[in-house]
Amino acid sequence: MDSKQSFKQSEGAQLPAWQVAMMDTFVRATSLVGLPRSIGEIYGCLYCNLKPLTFDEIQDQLDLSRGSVSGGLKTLRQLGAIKLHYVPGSRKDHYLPELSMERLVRGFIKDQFSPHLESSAERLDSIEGSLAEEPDLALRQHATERLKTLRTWRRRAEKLLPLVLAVLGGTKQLFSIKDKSPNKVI
Amino acid sequence: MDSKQSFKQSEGAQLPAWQVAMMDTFVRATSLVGLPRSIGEIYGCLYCNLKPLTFDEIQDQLDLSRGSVSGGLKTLRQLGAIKLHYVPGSRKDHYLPELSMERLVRGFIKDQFSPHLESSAERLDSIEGSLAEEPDLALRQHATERLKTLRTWRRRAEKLLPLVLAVLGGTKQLFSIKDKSPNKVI
DNA sequence: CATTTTGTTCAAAAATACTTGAACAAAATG
DNA sequence: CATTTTGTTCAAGTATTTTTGAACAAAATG
Repeated sequence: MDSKQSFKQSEGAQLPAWQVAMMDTFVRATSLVGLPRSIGEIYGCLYCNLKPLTFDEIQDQLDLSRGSVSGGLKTLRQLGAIKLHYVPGSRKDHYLPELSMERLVRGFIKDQFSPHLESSAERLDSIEGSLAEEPDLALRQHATERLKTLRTWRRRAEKLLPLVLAVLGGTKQLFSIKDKSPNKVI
Repeated sequence: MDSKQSFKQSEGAQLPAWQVAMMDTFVRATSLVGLPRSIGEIYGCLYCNLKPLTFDEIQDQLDLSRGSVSGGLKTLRQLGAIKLHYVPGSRKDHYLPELSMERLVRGFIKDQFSPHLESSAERLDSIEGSLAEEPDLALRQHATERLKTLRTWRRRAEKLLPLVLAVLGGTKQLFSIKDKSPNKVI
């Protein structure tokens, strides 16, 4: 599924080895979560540089088309993974990487995960409706049971999100496990 | 085996609406995590049926090639998402879906996630090496800082896994937040 | 053994996803 | 205004992933 040659060094930019390797890290991460490599390259590029970069500087360092850079920056803005940085005296947009892991993950979840979770609740309800038309009683009961399980899974996934954000946010908190809580279970 | 030649097998089983919708749920889930739709279809098919299914029954219900069914079952076994179920008197393999969310997620993480996490540790170390060759002092210091951040992120992701499993496992436990722990932070 | 059953493998085809680049729009510049 | 700068859009091209199906292997059957 993944890991081909990660970053193709073209004749143009001649990036230092450490930057290539660091960008490779991001390319792997982005493909792991289903985003195109160009996105990882662009974010990685910003991550490695000391100063905010412009559209052109990014296109120059990586060897991407204008279209890919434009689309990539758009997606990264959408995800909240990069920030516009105003530079006096320049018309160009300058970009900085978002460095808070919590915000990065929050943006990703909000954009790529939560919508699915929400729509799935509706779809499960709709399944309940069509279930009534199943003539075979045993099968209908079985399916009802399975539907219940699906709802439990969905609820657990929902519960998970704030926890993930807390851990990845690196808050000054730790989680501890409370044993045998008498409360309603997740 | 009863073969109705007059019946084109590709026209296939008219599945009830609820089963189609339920399988759709799994297809969405699998593509969300980067697995092909055939995998979601196969698992979903097993999930909906009352009894364990054979290779042929799966191929018949879904409209997949033998190759896809074979490959899909292989991957699902590999992930621990399905179980072989012995049926006396039958030569065929019979499959049941794994119904524990914890085991499903554990299999996925172990197979698709942990390997990346482990290899990334090595790659970060290797970056540290090539970093020494950066002549620009300010840039080298900056990169060193960023590398440190990457290591923190990696460590957090690692910490996350057991937590995820605990929540998705539906253990009879709840997590509580301990404020301002004096301990070393994640 | 020859044959049938059961399932796998893998090269090629089909389907998807990604990237490119030229045409376009909008705003600043002179 | 006409021109340049800056960036976006989208149809077409390229690359990657998934599916197919025919050839193959292994084990049971008769």
